[in-house]
Amino acid sequence: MTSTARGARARARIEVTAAIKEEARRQLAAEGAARLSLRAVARELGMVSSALYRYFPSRDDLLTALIIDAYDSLGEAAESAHAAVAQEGPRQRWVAVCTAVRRWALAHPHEYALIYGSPVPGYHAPQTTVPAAARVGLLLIGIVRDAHRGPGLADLPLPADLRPEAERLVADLAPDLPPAAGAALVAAWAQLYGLVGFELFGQFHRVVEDREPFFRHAATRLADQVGLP
Amino acid sequence: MTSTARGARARARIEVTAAIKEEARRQLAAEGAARLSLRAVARELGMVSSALYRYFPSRDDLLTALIIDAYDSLGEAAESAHAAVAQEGPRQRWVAVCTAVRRWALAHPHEYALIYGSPVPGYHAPQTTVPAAARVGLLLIGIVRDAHRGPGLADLPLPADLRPEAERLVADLAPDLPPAAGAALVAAWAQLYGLVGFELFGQFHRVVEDREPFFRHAATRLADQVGLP
DNA sequence: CCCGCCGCAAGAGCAGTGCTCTCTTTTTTG
DNA sequence: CAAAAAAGAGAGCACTGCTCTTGCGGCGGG
Repeated sequence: MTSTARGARARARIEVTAAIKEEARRQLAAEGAARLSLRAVARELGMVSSALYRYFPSRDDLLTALIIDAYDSLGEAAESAHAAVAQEGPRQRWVAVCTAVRRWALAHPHEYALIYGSPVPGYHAPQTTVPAAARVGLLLIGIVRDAHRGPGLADLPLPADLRPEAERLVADLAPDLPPAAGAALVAAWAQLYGLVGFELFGQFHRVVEDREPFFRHAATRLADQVGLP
Repeated sequence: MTSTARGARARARIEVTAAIKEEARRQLAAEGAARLSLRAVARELGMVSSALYRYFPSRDDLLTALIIDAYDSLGEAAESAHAAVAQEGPRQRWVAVCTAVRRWALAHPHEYALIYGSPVPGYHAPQTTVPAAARVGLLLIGIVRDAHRGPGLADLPLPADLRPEAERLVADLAPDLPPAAGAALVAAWAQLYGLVGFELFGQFHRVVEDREPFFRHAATRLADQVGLP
C-alpha cells in the first residue's frame, strides 16, 4: 500500500518528507530544539508553513522523527565502533562503546540534548522511539553477557532489599545474567550518560580540562563496576 | 546603598521583585522552563508585561535568578541532610547527601531540569551562578577529605596519562587529597547526576521499578569508587 | 514647603511563533 | 471520464519576547 511509490505523488511525498527532516535537522544542529521553528523550515524550503502540516501534524511529531533519527545515529555509531573491536576482550569493547557514545555526543550536542537532556516539557515520547532508543543498551548488555559466558566475571555485591528488583530486571533484560550484574549494568548505563552530559553541558568547565583521558578512565572503572574481566 | 529599604519605593521594589520570582517559580514548577512566560507572570500579578521589564531586563535574567534559587534550594537540602548525619561515618554521610539530591530532584523536577538538564540553547549561565552551584560539590569534597584524614581510605588506581590532569584538579579543588581520589570524586559527582537524571527523565521507565533501593545501592557503590571506608 | 525629576506603570506596536480554516489546483482512482 | 483524495496557498487567531512613547505619582534638593 504505502510502499514503493505507487505514483509520482507518493514518491514526491517521500522526498518532501525527507527534505523537511533534513532542513529541520540542520536547524536543530545549528540552534537547538527550542529554536527549531516550523515556519523557518518551511520558509527555507520555499513552501508556506501550513503546507508543512500535511507532512507532520505538529511540531512535536517533527521532533519525534528527529529523536528517532538521533537514537538511530547514536546507535549506529556505537555499533560500528563495537564491530571494530569485536575480537577484543570485554573491557576493550565496553570502553570502545562508551567512547563512541561520548564522541557522538560531542559531535552532535543538540541531538544528544534532545534525547538525553531534559525532555521538552509537555512532550512525552511515544512508544515509537523505544526500539531505536534501546540500541546502545542492547550493545552493553551483549558485552556483559558475553563476558559472563567466559571466565573472570567478578562477583558483585547485591543488598537483600534490591534482590527482588534485580531479579525482575534481569528476567526482562537478560535472563542469563546474575541479578547483581544486571543491576550494576543499568546503574553503569545511567552513569555513563551522567559523565557525557556533564562534559557536554559545561559542568566540567574549569574543573576538568583534559577530558579524553578522564573519560577513558571513568569508563574503565564503569567496566570494573559491572564486573568485566 | 542598595541595602535595607531607604524608602518605601525601594521596599516596594524588593517586594515586587520577590512576587515576580515567586509567581515565576510557580509556573516553572507547574509547566517547566520552556512554558514560563513573562506575559503570563505579569498577567497573574495584575500588571502589564512591559512593567515587568523594569525588574528583569529579559526572560533570561529571570531564568538566571530562578537557577540561582534552585541551586541554593538544592544545596540547602543537601546540607541539612548532611548535618543530620554529621556524626556518622563517611559512607553514611556520602549516601545521605546523594539521597538528598535525589529526593530534591524528585520533588522539584522542573527546577532540576533547569539546572542539570540540557541548558536552554542560546543561554549561557553567567558567573553569578557559580557559588550557588558549587554547594553540593563542596559537601562531597568535604566528606572525602574528612575520610582521607581518618583511616581506611582505599587506594585508587590512576592511569599515567590522567596523572597531570588529576594533579591539577586536586590543586584547585582540595590540595590535601590524593590525585586519584580527586579524579574519582569528580567522576562520581557526574555519575550521581546521571543516575538522578535517568530516573527523573523517564529513562528507567519499565526498566527499574523499585527505584529507592536501586539508587541507594548505586550511591553506595559510588562511595566505594571514591575510596570511602 | 514645593517643584522638578526620576522610577514606575500603561499601552500600543513589531516581529515572530504554532496551528486552523478555507479555497484552489493537481493527481489518483473507481 | 468524473468523483474523490491529496497537496499547496493564504488569511487569520492567539500567543510569545521585547521596545518605545506617554503619562502619573512619590521622593529628594533647594
